[in-house]
Amino acid sequence: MNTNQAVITLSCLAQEARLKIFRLLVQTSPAGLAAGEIASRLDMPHSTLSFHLKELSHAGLVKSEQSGRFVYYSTDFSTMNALMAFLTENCCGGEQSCCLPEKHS
Amino acid sequence: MNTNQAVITLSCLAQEARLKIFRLLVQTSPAGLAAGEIASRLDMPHSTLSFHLKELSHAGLVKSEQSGRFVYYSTDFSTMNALMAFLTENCCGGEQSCCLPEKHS
DNA sequence: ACTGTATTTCCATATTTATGGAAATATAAA
DNA sequence: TTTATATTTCCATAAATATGGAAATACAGT
Repeated sequence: MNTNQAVITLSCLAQEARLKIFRLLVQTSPAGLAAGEIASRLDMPHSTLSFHLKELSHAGLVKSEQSGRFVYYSTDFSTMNALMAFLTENCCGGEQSCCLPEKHS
Repeated sequence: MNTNQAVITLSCLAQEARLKIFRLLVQTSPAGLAAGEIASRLDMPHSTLSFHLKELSHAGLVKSEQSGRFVYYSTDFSTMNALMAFLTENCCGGEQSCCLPEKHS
């Protein structure tokens, strides 16, 4: 992951429709959902959904697999994990303590 | 964190200049840097930097503290951590295994 | 008060991007 | 081949956002 890739990945998620699609796929992973199922769950026109799925695929955030007439989409976690690592890289000069989430008891 | 907040936070980071500023502050946290030091390290005009710092502050990604004529900026990790949690919320239906980064030996 | 340094605001221009209906394409079943 | 269902592409319109020089503001030291 480098700056340009990270900007592409973040831009892709920084959009209400795409963020909802991504989170829905995160929650239904690793199985994924067919495009039409995503459209009906999110009440989104097919053309709009298709546009956003293409963006998400291009950014490497989701992957697709055709099965008959259906195209199943699911999360590609490697990109998401690489992004998170990039954002906190060399946190606190490598000390890695100030940037960790606080533990909840 | 909700969808709208996440979109604001992600939009803020999805910009080359702001991403560089944020990462620089991550790496120099928790001390932070004065605005002018950020500008010179990233070779960025002051007006441009100021615009982006305002965006980052508004999104809660950085915090600032005035000290004499200097304004020190540093990362606000709570927002970053909330964003990461939101993105992987209910991952894999709560199973939380498919979405973790792979361990490196 | 005056000078020097630090930071922010103003502003006009240029660029990028989301939307959804209709048509096109792809696959499966009758 | 005909019909039905799934998904994608096309396209014109509308909206949001980054840039950086010049001026304004804020603060400290003399």
